[in-house]
Amino acid sequence: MQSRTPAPRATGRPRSAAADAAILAATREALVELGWSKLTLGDVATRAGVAKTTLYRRWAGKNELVVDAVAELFDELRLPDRGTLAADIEGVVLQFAAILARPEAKSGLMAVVAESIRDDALRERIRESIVDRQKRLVLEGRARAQARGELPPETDPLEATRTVDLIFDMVAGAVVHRTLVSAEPADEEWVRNFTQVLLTGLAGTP
Amino acid sequence: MQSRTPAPRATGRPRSAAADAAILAATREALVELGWSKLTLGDVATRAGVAKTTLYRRWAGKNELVVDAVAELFDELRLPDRGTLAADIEGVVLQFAAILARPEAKSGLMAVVAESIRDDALRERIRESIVDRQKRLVLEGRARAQARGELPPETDPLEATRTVDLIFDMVAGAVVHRTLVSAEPADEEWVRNFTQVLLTGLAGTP
DNA sequence: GTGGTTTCGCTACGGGTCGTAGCGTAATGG
DNA sequence: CCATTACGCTACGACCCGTAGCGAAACCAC
Repeated sequence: MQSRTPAPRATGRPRSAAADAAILAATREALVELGWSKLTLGDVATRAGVAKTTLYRRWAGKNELVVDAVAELFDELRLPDRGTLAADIEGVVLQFAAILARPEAKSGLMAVVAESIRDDALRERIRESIVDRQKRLVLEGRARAQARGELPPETDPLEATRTVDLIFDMVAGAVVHRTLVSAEPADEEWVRNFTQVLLTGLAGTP
Repeated sequence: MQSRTPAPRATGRPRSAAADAAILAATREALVELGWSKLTLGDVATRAGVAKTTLYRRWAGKNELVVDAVAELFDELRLPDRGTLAADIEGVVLQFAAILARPEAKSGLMAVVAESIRDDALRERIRESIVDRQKRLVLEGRARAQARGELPPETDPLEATRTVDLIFDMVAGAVVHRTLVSAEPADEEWVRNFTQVLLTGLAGTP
């Protein structure tokens, strides 16, 4: 999760792993207290008990630092096996919503995504450390549902990945929009309604 | 669309309406060339041909200015009547995607939404000038579909608004996620697939 | 006209953050 | 012991922020 793994030299003083953890924790703390725009690298360094120069030796800037700090939050996502596709979806969406409800996730995620629009390297970093890592949940849930007979088996493998991408955009997009734009909680009731529309469609049986 | 309508005095020199338009246009221009993070109010003022102080007399800061500059982009959204609910959805989603594909919308929208997380007044401004103004499209499309018999008529009015909010989060969220996070175009093929899932569900008849 | 009021352009300023350079010191391996 | 790298600290120029102060311009009421 470090900023760069610059071919760790066999010689010289090694980088402090504790400093890395302290910096990332301090970054999340600062995100909670100050938010993205008022977060300064000097402040993070002070909170972490390291020098500002140490911070710059490991991360290129604010963007990369916050991506790493936020990415750790999403690693706890799991796909519980609850027996049905609907229950599986509801479970993982509720977890996702719970993470997004945390202020450090809110403040950081949208900001770095916004920055990534004009920074290809940053977008790739976000994709590697956050997005693609969670797309596995969609793949796994889909495979389970197909094994249960709840979803038709995939015919064209290319169309399968396209469908997975579509579902991911729909799920993640809806939860993010609900939480960050509409600014209302994605609670159990909302997730239940969302899951039903996702599975049976707008005209689905109520 | 001005920053504030401070009870326009009957006396004194009136504010230049041309300056407002020039400032908002310059803001969009700067968003395209520089992006959100490198956009400075001094630069916008220079581009618009006004003094920096004039800009500060009308907008409280970068956030409010960009909200107004971006909001104008979404006013051209229309809901065409194409005969079926699916066609109506595809039409309006394609328009929304086209606006979001413009660099000034990309760069600005996500950034101000991110800022709004810790700024209630800013979030309310976004809601008034962007979100709620487009939610009418969902209402209108839903009413049309019910008149056609494509959707069941709403029973509980409270549940009706809840459904509208859910649909709006799903549609807007999916398109935004596709465009800004996945960074891939929401083209006709994607919109077709999205609309089908939205209408008939994941297990829907192909 | 004349006077009162508000906006405008311009300049200047203190304050804060950025990102880097330089230096001496600490920690590792050969 | 020595080479190498990381670390803490200080200092620095550069940039942007947001505001204050000024004289000039534009409008209205009289």
